[in-house]
Amino acid sequence: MSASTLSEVARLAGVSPATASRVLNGSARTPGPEIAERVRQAAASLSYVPNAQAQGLVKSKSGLIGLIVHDIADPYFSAIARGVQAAAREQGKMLLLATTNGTPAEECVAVAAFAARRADSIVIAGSRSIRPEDKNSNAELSAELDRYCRNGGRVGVMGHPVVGASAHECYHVVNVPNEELAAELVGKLAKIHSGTFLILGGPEGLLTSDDRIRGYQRGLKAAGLPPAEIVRTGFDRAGGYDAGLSLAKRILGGARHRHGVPQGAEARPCILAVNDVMAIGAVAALRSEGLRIPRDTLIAGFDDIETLRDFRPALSTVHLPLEDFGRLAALGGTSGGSADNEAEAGTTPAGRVMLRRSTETRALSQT
Amino acid sequence: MSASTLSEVARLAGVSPATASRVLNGSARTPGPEIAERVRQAAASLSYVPNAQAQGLVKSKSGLIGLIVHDIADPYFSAIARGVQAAAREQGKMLLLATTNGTPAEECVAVAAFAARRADSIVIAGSRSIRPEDKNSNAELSAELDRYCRNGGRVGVMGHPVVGASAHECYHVVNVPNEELAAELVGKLAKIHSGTFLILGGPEGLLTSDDRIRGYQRGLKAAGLPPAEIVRTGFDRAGGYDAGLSLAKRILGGARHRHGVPQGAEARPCILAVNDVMAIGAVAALRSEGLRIPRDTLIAGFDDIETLRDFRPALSTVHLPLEDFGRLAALGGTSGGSADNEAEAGTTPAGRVMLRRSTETRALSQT
DNA sequence: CTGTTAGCGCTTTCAC
DNA sequence: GTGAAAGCGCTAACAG
Repeated sequence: MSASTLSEVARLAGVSPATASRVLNGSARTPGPEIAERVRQAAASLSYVPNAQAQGLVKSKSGLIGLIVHDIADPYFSAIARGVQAAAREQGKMLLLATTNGTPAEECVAVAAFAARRADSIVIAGSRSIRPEDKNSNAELSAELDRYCRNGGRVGVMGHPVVGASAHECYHVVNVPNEELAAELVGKLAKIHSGTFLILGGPEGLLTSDDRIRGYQRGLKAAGLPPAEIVRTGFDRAGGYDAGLSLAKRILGGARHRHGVPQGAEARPCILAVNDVMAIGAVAALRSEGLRIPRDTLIAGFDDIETLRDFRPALSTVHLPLEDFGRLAALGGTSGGSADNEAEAGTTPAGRVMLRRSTETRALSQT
Repeated sequence: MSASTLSEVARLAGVSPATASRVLNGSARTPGPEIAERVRQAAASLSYVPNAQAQGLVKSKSGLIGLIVHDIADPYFSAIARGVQAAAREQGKMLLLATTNGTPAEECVAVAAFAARRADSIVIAGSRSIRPEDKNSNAELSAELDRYCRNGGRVGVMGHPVVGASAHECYHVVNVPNEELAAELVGKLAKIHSGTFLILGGPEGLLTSDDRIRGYQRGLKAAGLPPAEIVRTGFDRAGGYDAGLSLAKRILGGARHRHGVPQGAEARPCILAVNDVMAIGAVAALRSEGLRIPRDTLIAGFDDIETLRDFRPALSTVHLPLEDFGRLAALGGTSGGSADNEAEAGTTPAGRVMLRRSTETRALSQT
């Protein structure tokens, strides 16, 4: 017992499939006022559900928008996904989701799959990577994307253009001012913190991580401070934890000549993590080694992940309107509201530095 | 410049479209060894991408699996989504995502949309609701789902059967032992806590919430304790926060005759939240009112959300293998691995009670 | 093993 | 305003 078709509905209503189509799904030609009712009744009685695949086939578009993320369970990506989903709903489209673990190779197959499904547009949320080992995959990815674009697809990218892409006109990259905001964060921190800074970064070649690191260093320079040491680790909580463990040893070691714990502002470093989850991981590790935040170490993250908002000490970070980014990437140039949105990049919602407890320098006591 | 078609490839290779189809996409008949190469080359040179819509149309299946969640940015759902995504990948399918804010009405349109797209199966992750105002929507939802099933669709549901569904054979509900685990949690808590218990619940009629509440009460009874008072609020962080605010007043008020803060085990209630995010919200509110956990109030959650793992004090909760649940719901009876998985419900991965710092009764000091 | 012939379910000129 | 016919891109019988 398969789903009923348009022709069946038409037959039941005693009209041609063409007419049935016209009333059930919009058309330029408005069908007869009372014949329409007959069709609608027939459709209802047969509980007719139009076959989107067939519709898509003839119109050669699918009403699908594809989203590519590293990991949907990562709060950073799920926030973006929410925005993309909202945009999709506004346009009456559905969301196709692909996860890639951040590897360009898997991104490539995702794009191919989306292209095969004739997705109307695709959004790439994950950070681009230019690590040498990803070179080939990146080339394939950009080739796949360019082809998709040439065939009429639109692609929205967050943060960075796709490496090696050439069909620029159909890419819409939403600008994420990582470097500027990172610099700004450090600028504010430098005013209240007199000790050293230390950067907790992701693997080299991860563009988002690199941008933020560059911003941190730039901010330091602007404040008249020397560049900070960079500790490289995984771009996730686990990476932050691992790094936190070694850092704890260093901090404790460097202060061993005192009471086993460093004291005074001079001995207390400020860790600049390139994202919130790494910062949280580091905090967990530092604590497990007996250190306290912000007493023994200051720390700041990046992203302002919502689920982490009740974390204590409250994490200093850079708030990013992730959901809006997602919406923007999905909407692309499609925005038909206000007439003049020439300065596309200009309209992107900015982030905001949030200084909170984890970088408070006055309170030397408490957790 | 549109995408190239199979016929174009065939023509370029000098073969019939049928043959081209046979080599490019699997078929029973193995095509000629060297003619195959010609086709493959032609396909490559035209950068041919098969049209999944056309394929789906003729095979009347789409390779799509639909997932319905309340909110993809909620860590509970994003964990499930990861599991469903993994299952989809294993089966070579793609994931269609719909969000509904938990309203049966929107679930209904999502199901219709999935049906229209001829999704091979659909997974409903959100809690079912039997609130009176949802009655009509529920009826429509189950009608829509039953129709989808009758047309050959499979549906996986988490936790509870869809209210009013009748085509039972094509539903696969993955059993979430909410009540049992809730009772178990309380059982363990009752052994170490001698004060009162208080339940922080969601709106009445939300099945997941109701189950957990019932479990809590059952556990209390089993421990020889009276039923706990139930505070109803929203099933999310905001709900927890609001309730926490009023609870704080009560707790402080009840102890005002002492030092402004309750002291001793007797005065300290244990809050049983029906999920982690509510518990976290409540903790935030209690803290903002100057109360400390677990010194002044014990609290436990439910779900064991990963992103909350570094929260301090560590939250006592019930660990649920959310990702596995998602996988199971998506795989349904499709599992072809081991021969005898008769006791389907029996194989579902169980949850586990996790007693942590937030319900520690010995430490009366510290945050 | 390959090519020919029908459609899958729907939309859309084009006549009526 | 309505119907007839052609075809979207692909696969699945059939023949050859």
